Amino acid sequence: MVDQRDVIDAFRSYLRDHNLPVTNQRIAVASVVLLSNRHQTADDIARELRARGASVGQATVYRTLELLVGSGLAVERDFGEGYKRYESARDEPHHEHLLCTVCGHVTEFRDERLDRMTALVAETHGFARHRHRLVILGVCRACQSGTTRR
Amino acid sequence: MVDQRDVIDAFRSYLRDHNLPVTNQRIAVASVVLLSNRHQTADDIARELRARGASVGQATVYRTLELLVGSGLAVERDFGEGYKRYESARDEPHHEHLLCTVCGHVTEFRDERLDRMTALVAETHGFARHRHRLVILGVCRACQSGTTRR
DNA sequence: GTAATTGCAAATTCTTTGCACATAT
DNA sequence: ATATGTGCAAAGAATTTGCAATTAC
Repeated sequence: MVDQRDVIDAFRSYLRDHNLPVTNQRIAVASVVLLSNRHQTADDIARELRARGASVGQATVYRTLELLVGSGLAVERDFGEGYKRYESARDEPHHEHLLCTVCGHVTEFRDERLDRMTALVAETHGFARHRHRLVILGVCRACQSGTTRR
Repeated sequence: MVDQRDVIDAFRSYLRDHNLPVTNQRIAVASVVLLSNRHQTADDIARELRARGASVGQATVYRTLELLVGSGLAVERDFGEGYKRYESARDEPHHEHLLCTVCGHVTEFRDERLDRMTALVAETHGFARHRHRLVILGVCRACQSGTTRR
């Protein structure tokens, strides 16, 4: 699915390079976030860890997520749902998201025109652009056909 | 600036049509939101009302914002800042936003290509598109030149 | 007059933080 | 050994809600 334990090792290296202890909790959280292609909430992650029998306190989940984002191995997303989601960075370039308003499923897509377009618009308005965010809200195929997942 | 009291009257009509009392608080909140072209937070609105000597409880501010959004006269925005913003709908069509990450200033722009592009992408992924949201994050002209406003 | 609103304070939801105990190096 | 992490519970921030007092119609 994803390039196996490599990402976890990358996190281990990151921790060592920053003189931060490699704890079981950190590796457990990293595994859930980095070895998945889903866009999970802090709660999703805590629940998944509990299901795996490796419960981690939610404070630790949040603190580890901060490290993962800081390392560049994970990315934080805010789709305006009232909470944040986290996804593995997977060396992938910037991409946009389709969010199903029924089941919460997220699909990704990439469109280079957006990069150019937003850069141009920003310039027109005198803005120094950092980045942009596009979310398309709708109903996914599964939910349209009644086969709601999740 | 905006088409004067008309919008407020429209809100009065909305309230009457729904058998909802036209209270001073509701009109006060509506005035702050509808007669401005800014993207204000609930707190901005409460503060502005206090400054005008017409303090309104924050619960009432939130409850009135819900009515304003429900009436279609105001629009709710979530730029991922951790709180929501509200702007007057002003009969304007869908538009996108540039958000200054330094001062929080918001500028609007419209680009029809986005409508087509997002519709096409959604279709490609089997999504029934409702709407989309694009935010360009950067630093506005004023903040770049050190003339930070707000 | 009566039903609906208002404002306060308490409750909620997501996230962060303080601190005694536990753990990695 | 010792600095750092962990978990719990309390604290925060934005928003919502219950309820007695108040107001619109």
